[in-house]
Amino acid sequence: MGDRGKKSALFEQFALVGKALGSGKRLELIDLLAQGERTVESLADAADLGLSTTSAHLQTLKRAGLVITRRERTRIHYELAGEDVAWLYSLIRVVAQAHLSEVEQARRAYLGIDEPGTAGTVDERQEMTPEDLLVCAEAGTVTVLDVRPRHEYTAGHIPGALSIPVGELGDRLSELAPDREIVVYCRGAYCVLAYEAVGILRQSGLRATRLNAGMLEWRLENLPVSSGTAA
Amino acid sequence: MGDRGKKSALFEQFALVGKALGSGKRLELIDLLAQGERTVESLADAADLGLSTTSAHLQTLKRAGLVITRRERTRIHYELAGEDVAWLYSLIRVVAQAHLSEVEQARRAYLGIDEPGTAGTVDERQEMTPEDLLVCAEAGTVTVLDVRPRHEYTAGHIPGALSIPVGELGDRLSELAPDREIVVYCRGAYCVLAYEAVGILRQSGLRATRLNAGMLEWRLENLPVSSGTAA
DNA sequence: TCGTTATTCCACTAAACCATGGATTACTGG
DNA sequence: CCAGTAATCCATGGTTTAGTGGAATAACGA
Repeated sequence: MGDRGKKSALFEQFALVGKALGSGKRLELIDLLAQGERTVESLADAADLGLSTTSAHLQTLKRAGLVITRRERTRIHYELAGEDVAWLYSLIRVVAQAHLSEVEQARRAYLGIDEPGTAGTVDERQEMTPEDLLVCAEAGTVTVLDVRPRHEYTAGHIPGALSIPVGELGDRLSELAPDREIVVYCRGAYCVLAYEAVGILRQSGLRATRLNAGMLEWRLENLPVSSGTAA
Repeated sequence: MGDRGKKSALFEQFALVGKALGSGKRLELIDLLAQGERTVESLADAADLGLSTTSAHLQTLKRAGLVITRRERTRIHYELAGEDVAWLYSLIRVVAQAHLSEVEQARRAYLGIDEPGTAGTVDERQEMTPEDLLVCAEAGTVTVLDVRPRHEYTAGHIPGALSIPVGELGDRLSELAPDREIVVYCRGAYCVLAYEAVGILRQSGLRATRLNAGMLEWRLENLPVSSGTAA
């Protein structure tokens, strides 16, 4: 094997990581794992995939070194292999957004932005930044609301945030102080949950704003994170 | 199309970028493009690929938004779409290196590190960092040597560096002051050229060190870059 | 207008990949 | 040791991708 062959072998190794990132479904799995570890079945459910398919995708990610596993009783928990993987995932989205106009279209379509006649459409220019939030939280003038599924909240959330998964939000409006501004966040830049939640809250006459970042971005910025069920 | 379909559509867009990075040959092309723009034929030559194949790969990169094209007379010049693409490329290598042990093996095999009995094997612990170099260059105590092909040097190099492509190095040793330390650099962390050059120089009794970074890393650190033929 | 040159497009083959369902393995708890 | 559960492995069929050589374009220069 000459130089050429050795060079190809090296680059083929790098390509293994690229290949792992080259499937929408696998990226969805990474997106979920960025919120915290999960079992295979739970991932299959959340990503709307068959069990065998999910397992196969996870194997691919594992061979690429992007995830690691941990056994607990009968279940196997998958987890991102490190913060660098989250950075990589984040960067791929940034690059796609920057250079592919179709991404912006797909984003708007998915998040329900600018759909004519939809009450509760969100004006993105009015969103709050993490810096703003840290100031407000200091002053205690806002309620911070985490609308992700319970276990993702438990795995890590913004200190002081209240946990109400979107599905339960309609029934639990009474838990929110009606006079306070509510700042809602979810998984990340391309997650629907906060958009949905802001829609519901505004239709109920509450003042709600979306945080311009989700747990993914929050963590990557090294901002403070609490875990466990204590608010 | 429901939410699910829209979500898949969005992630499939992100995956387009991943797919583009999922081929060793395409990564080699990106590696070359990170040194500056090039024509299709020149890329085909350098990457040891057929012309049609190269063109097809470049189309894939273009559809993913990673490269842009510029026409000049009869040639088409390809170029990375932005610095974010170089970052993405760099990060994929960092992640692969961090989590896949096979990468280290392939790297050593390709760069010829630790091969028993090879004279001129490089000790990586003795390499110079960019910070070191900036200090030495200030003091004028070292010769900085760029061993990449001429046109890559022209497209951008470390200020004050001398250009001698590895192929010509054996014949041009006389141009180097024999009493000065020579610091050699090339494309980046996984490029052979500097390793080869250090070997040649040491065998000729000169004091040579490899710079612990190539043009790729140098640029990403926003360190100063000169272009054109003036040294 | 007519070659020339650089690149892309096309048709085709071989290989790799994705999803799926059923069989198999690995561990747990009685 | 046996039953039960969670995950992986395997065989399959349908789709996409990589490489190749030859035809088609597009811009230039006489």
